[in-house]
Amino acid sequence: MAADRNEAVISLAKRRGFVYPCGEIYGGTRSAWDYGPLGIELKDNIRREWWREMVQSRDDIVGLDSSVILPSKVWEASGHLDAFADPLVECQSCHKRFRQDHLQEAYALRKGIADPDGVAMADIPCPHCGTRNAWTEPRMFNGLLKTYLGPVENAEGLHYLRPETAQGIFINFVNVMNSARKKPPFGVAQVGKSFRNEITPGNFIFRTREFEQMEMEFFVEPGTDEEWHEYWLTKRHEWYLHLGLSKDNVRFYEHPQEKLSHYSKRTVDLEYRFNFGGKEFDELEGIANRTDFDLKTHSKHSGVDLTYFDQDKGERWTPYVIEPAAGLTRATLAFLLDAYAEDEAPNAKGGVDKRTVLRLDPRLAPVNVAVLPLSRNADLTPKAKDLAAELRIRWNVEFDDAGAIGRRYRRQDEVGTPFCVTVDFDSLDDDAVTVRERDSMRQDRIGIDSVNGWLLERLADVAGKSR
RNA sequence: GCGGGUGUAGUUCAAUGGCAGAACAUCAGCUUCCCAAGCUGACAGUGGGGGUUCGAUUCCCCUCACCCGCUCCA
Repeated sequence: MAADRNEAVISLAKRRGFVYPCGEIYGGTRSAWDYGPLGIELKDNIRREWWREMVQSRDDIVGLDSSVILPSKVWEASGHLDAFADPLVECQSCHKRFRQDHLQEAYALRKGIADPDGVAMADIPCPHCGTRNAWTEPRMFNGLLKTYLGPVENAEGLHYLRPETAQGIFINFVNVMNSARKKPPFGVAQVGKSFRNEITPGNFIFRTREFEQMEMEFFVEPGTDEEWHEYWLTKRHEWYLHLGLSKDNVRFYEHPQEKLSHYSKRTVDLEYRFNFGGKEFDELEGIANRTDFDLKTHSKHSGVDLTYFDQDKGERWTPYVIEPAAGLTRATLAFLLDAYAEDEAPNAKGGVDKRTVLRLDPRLAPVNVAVLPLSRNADLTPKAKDLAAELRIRWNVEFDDAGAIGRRYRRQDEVGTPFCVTVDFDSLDDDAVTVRERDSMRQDRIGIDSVNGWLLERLADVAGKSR
């Protein structure tokens, strides 16, 4: 059932212009997807809601847009050049893959050997099938995407595309703190593309090599970090629920201590019930306590002081960082999946039809309102077009006069348009129109001049209810 | 990257070693049309390359992509 839902949504995504396979006319590119006219609207709405929540509605967080390509030294300092480059070996008998250093460490530990690096691979049996001497030569898998700046492809030109947006924030820590006149606790937020050479991309837009992140680094005084971590866990959880993800489909996942990233003291994920394959939940957002790792390492590598001078205490300290790191593209998928529903709705013949509907929060819906003349007509069409033009000043409007009115309602339901306005023959005389709501299918008759105000009220209702 | 599966109009599915069909969707037209109505018409496909064959969408090889498993972690 869940797999059916996923397939239905992927099919809908392409059919209605949310997401297309990248480079389709040339056979496609592995795990790369393009966002169509409705997809970009949805994604952008999610981005805007995040930015509003994290930046514009607060006085302790500011925004930043740093470069995708940063000096290579940044990635040396951050540890990504080491952490993202793993030597992998494969057992030629059972075709399982392992990290060479993990195998050596485990073996050294069992045998009481002091130096894991000295362990010969030939001595280690495959943990999966027990075969010895079936290892391939180790190959380096570097998770960073390379590119060369300048006309010559040489070592000096070698640069990396960022695997996370966070580092752009850390290296601008002092710039932002001084120019925005902020002091801890304060945060810096950034939305943008990141790139990882994933070994196993896939699951539609869930894991792609090029993806979009919404990250915020919140700088706090050491000792208050655990409290702030809890604060952001709650905050971020609520955000998803307020924007419509159903409570049952979102959960927390605490990372076991031994599996934490190289920079993290504690990480808790927000997971969504994506239902890929046999796995129910997958990561939506990671909320990490990065400690003072990043500022300290950049300070050490650059030689620049990245501490904060605390006037009250008369001392310098390096802030701890709480990082809610969300995947924008993942959120887009989660909201799509969660909104998808198949209803039963009455049809014109007195029977019941299946209705496909995206119950997207009106703030996220790609189209705010559809304007529909009851039929194509020399009088109705211009009147409806005028109304559409007027509403476009504030709203994202779709005008549709093709086909029967019921069909057009269903078309809008399928892409999550929350409101439809129908201009009919009576409108020509009384200047009133029918407004129709997606979820309730309720219809009301209101004056054509009050449509804009009516929409504002409905949106305010939604925003109010979710707070 | 490795193993398994899949690949036919926009979508969901048929069929065949000998002219590739349907439904839905889309577009145009008719219809004073309020929840996928009807009628008429149109657009549109065997992922790409090579081989076997008189002839390949069908059989074989390669490649590309998707799905499912392995290390990932937004």
